[in-house]
Amino acid sequence: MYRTNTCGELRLSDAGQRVTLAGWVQRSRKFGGMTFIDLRDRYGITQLVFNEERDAALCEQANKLGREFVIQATGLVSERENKNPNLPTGEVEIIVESFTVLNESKLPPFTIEEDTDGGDDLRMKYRYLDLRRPNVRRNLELRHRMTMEVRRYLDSKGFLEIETPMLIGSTPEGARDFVVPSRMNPGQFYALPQSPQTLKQLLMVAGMDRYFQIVKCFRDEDLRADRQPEFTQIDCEMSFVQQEDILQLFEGMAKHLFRELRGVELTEPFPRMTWDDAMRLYGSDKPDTRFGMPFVELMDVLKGTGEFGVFNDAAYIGGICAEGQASYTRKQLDQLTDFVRRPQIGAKGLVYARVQEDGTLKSSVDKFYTPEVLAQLQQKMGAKVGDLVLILSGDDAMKVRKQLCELRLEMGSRMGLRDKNKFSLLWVVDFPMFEWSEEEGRLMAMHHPFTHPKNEDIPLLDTNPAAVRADAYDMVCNGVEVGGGSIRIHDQALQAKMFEILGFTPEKAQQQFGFLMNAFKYGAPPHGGLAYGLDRWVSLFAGLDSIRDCIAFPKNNSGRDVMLDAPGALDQAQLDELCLALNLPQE
RNA sequence: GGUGCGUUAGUUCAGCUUGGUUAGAAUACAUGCCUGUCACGCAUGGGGUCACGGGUUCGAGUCCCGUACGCACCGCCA
Repeated sequence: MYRTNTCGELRLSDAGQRVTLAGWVQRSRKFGGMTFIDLRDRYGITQLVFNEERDAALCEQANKLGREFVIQATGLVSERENKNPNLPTGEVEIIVESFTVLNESKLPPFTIEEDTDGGDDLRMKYRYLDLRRPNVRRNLELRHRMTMEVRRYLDSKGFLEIETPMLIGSTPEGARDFVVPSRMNPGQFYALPQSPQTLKQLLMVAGMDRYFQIVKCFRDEDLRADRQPEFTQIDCEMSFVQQEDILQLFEGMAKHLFRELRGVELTEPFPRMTWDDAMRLYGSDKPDTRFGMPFVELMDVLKGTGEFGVFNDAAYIGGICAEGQASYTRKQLDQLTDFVRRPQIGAKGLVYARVQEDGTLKSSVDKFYTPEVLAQLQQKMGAKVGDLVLILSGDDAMKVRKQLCELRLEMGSRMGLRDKNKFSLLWVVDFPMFEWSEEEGRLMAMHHPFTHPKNEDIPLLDTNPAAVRADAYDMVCNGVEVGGGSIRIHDQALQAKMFEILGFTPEKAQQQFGFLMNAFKYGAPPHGGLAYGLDRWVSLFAGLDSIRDCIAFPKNNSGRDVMLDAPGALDQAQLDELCLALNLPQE
């Protein structure tokens, strides 16, 4: 037996017991004739103590132990002379009688402590050491508890967890696929699923009724702090449901997770905001609603009512009102102007107006407008004494809204309104069915091609497809899309029409999605579903900016696993067996 | 595909603006002292291809160009 107890469980009530612990040497402190060792395992840290006066030979051996040596130590649990209130085990220590080195360790490349001195790159290369650190370990524990609670909740609602294949066929719509060559079918390739979308729909045709799966999905696109090439979804689908049924059930799941894992009671129904309102008021389909500061459209007040050419030529003018920020200095306002003019935001300039103590507006465009117009502006913005109004304008309403969205988030951050411990959830509903792709020169499905149009918009499919809205919805928390889904098409004819609008010939639609349309001929039930992004949920609950630290072995910015040094080249023999020849670009 | 920032001791960073003797700090490590430490303390010591390649210059860690790698973002991500 290697141990009688873990390093996290001994308390004062255990004093007097003889125990054996096993773990890693986190740190040793030599103090005169005494040596203290912090022994660490998954469960915590327990202090071992050696005393020269009691056993000089043992103490000398203990002084040879280095960081991260794995040892097994036997001794008596004793009350400490000086207790450490920072440790759960801080009231006791082990007076060691004997110990064994189970394995030595090289000096680790970074210190394995809560506050490590290691940078991200190094930590990822030695991720197995990084995972020994309690803060990273806690993220994986949280992830475990979350998947357990998801299973508990969905099981209680009658869902079946069903696995779907990882080796499937490539689909043209959406993200790039990762492909896998087939040795037994030379020249042919599987693709890894971007999501089990069509498979779960087939499970509905199969009568499985309520399905879920905690499943890896793969997308061969560029990475971000919140995007990995392989990521995990909580994928769900239900039959005989309408949109509202799904929203309620998964709102329930969100509340369950918040209650069980964060101790937060979300009692109110989540607000439902149409996509149109979200764009109009916040310039985003995932608004951060922890704070207000909605957009106010100012065309009727400022366009053509003064001599300011920029506004007179603009198709869209929008403002936000930052409460109590009229004290912003010229320098701070210049910083904000620089912020919105950064290339990735792309605004031309920023107009600002302060509400002074006497209640009048002092703005950067005063000379162009009469006091009456400025008073109207103040009234329309609802600006009070001490408030700061920030205004952007431009030709393309959607572009200006996105710029204004960045500005609003920046102001929210500056004003401390984006508290990581505050959670604001909502549903964004009624997404457009299609969006225009400049690159492809055609309409593309905004969600995916299996999304059901809103019934009242179906006639528009023939006359004005760009105006069609979908039964599609996203759950948004603190400006992060944490889940999304839709009611699906279950009618073969409607699905065929959808492919037609998306530019598929009937032959191509049959070739790529024939399996689905054929299945729909055999009594497909009405169905719909949703998928939650597990990685984003965990990082949201853990207060992380990046999803990497809630994934055991994540990829870096270039999609590489620096620990495994993957991806890598194949042997010629492997290529030959797969009938593959490389055609690498020159240089 | 693009933009920005970065690369100096095992590690995290300073030094670069204004080129000039032997490149520093903290931490980690080693040795010694210290009998209640727990971010122990004190002293001493070892530790550097200043990412790589080219250029400017009498002289480059420092200025310029390129490459590689890392991070963040835009595009992309149904």
